[in-house]
Amino acid sequence: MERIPLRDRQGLTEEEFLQTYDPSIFVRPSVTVDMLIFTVVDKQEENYRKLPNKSLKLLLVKRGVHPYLGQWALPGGFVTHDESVDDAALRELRSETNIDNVYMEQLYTWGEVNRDPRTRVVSCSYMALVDSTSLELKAGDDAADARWFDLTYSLHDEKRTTQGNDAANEYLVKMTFSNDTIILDATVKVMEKKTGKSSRIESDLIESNGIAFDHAKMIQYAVKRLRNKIEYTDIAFNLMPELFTLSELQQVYEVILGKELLPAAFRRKIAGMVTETDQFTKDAGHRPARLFRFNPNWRFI
Amino acid sequence: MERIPLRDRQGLTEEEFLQTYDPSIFVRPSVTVDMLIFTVVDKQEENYRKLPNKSLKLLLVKRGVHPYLGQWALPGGFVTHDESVDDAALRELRSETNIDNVYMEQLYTWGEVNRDPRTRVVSCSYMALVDSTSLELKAGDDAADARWFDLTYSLHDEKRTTQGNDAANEYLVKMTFSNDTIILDATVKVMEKKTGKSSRIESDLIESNGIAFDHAKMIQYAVKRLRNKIEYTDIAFNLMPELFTLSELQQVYEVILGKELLPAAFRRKIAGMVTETDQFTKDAGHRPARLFRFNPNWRFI
DNA sequence: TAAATAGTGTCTCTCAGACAGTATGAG
DNA sequence: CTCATACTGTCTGAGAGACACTATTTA
Repeated sequence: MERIPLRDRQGLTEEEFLQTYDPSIFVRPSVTVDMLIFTVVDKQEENYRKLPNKSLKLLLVKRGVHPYLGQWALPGGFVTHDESVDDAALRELRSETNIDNVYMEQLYTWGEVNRDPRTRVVSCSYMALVDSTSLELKAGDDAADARWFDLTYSLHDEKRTTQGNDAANEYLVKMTFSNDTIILDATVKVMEKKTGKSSRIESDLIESNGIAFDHAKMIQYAVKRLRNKIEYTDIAFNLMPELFTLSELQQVYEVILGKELLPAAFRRKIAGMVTETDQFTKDAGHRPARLFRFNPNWRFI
Repeated sequence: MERIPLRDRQGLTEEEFLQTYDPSIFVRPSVTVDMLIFTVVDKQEENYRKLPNKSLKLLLVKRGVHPYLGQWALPGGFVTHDESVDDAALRELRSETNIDNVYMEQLYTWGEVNRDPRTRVVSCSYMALVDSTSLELKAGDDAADARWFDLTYSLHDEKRTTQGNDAANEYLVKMTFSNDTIILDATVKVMEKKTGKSSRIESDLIESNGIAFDHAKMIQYAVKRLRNKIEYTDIAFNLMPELFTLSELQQVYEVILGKELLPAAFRRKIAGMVTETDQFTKDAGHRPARLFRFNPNWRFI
């Protein structure tokens, strides 16, 4: 793919920028936080009788500076000397969404040497889950160009090999990021290797169209964690409004897990996690559904 | 507890040392790795007929410099400019154990501002699991004073409170660290809070007798992770030699989980993870046990 | 033969998957 | 009445907890 080189506000190309950038002034790595801010929103259906579908959204920011000028990155920034890493993550979260009362969890710290072409950067990634109904207000109109992207995540080419006591499991994760005007995609190869007594999970960036840095790897890691954790914790409720129907809750599980669930089994499974109210949905074009709220007395083992 | 202040090689007390230390030369946090190196070893029984018991061991290093001079810390060190964070962890692991072909996993990154009295330090913790039979050789006779400690971990004062939609769960984790000559202990308070839409797990150091820095918090976190992960992955086999009996395997599970398991259920559960050999233990004073090895074709979901 | 561990058979209970069947409001 | 979704009942099979039972070696 041949491209006309992009120029930043000083009129420099990425190449020129990197030549004038002096990394030697840094003797130790810079520490940044990168935020994976997820929400689930309704996609309106054409038929008034049909329920809206849900889609999983991720917040990305368009880069206005080198490197990766014009590409989309996770919101994030440097950890300053007088704030904790958690606080830096909270600060970034607030600056992008105006909300700070949300679920936030540290995910993984990315410490490869050449992650950032400017200089050595160690990035600590965090996942935040926000309820879109209490959000809507902001995010998407910041000074920086922040936008929500529909996220799809699918596995391909799963391949398992064993040789003696060694085993390896490889697969490709293809992700797409889309909204009204933009479509991006990325492919990450995940390798779970076990050789001798050693055991390791690694991931490689195979392709990244429009996603800056190694952020596609971070996104893959986060979705995997989200998928795992939704099965045995209550994190899904951080994506729900105060009152919700069990069908809505089921849809949130489905869109995160990327598969359909059986209503009867689903209701049994989450029965202890919710409390029923005596309110119902209205004007639905079909039988109204009871509204539930999260049961704070529920506890996972 | 009143103590005579310890002095380092320059003859400075901790207080004097900190006064002469100039943190202003550091504009960004230092990044370190801290290693939690676990193994499981036999504790010999007095009765020849009885099987040896297993105990969970953790490697600690005696600090020879300020701060926390004379206390015990996790092995670790700074991440240099030209190595990845993973590589730094591997380097530390090798320098303490002479082994590098082991299971290693990143755990959590600790980023509070005042973790280290010298200056701002962000520490990335890693867990390594080593098989004691292939170890024995080294570790314990380094230049630095590295020793294995028996680790016990117990929960106390579990307390759950709910107010409206808010819920909190608090408990104390008491840990002891002991070997032939030394006994240390620490207490960590874990708080799982859910207020409004926000949800967070925090831990505080309540008491730390002989464990340096916030390392007791790291240890508590690691044991919790280990306990969780042994239930649904194959990590336990990283603590086993090539050949082992099912009773030995069960003992490793028991010492990590801190509870007894029923043999029949345990054998059913791990049946798919092992392959039987036609070898047996000998001279046991009772019925010989079949030896098994790990089945590399096993996969967890 | 006793002590001690190795290993199996089987009952019960729980829980998830599957699927058929009933319930209900809008138009 | 029909559509579309809400919600329930129940069969099945997998798997964990519990516990009694058999097997095998050495001193």
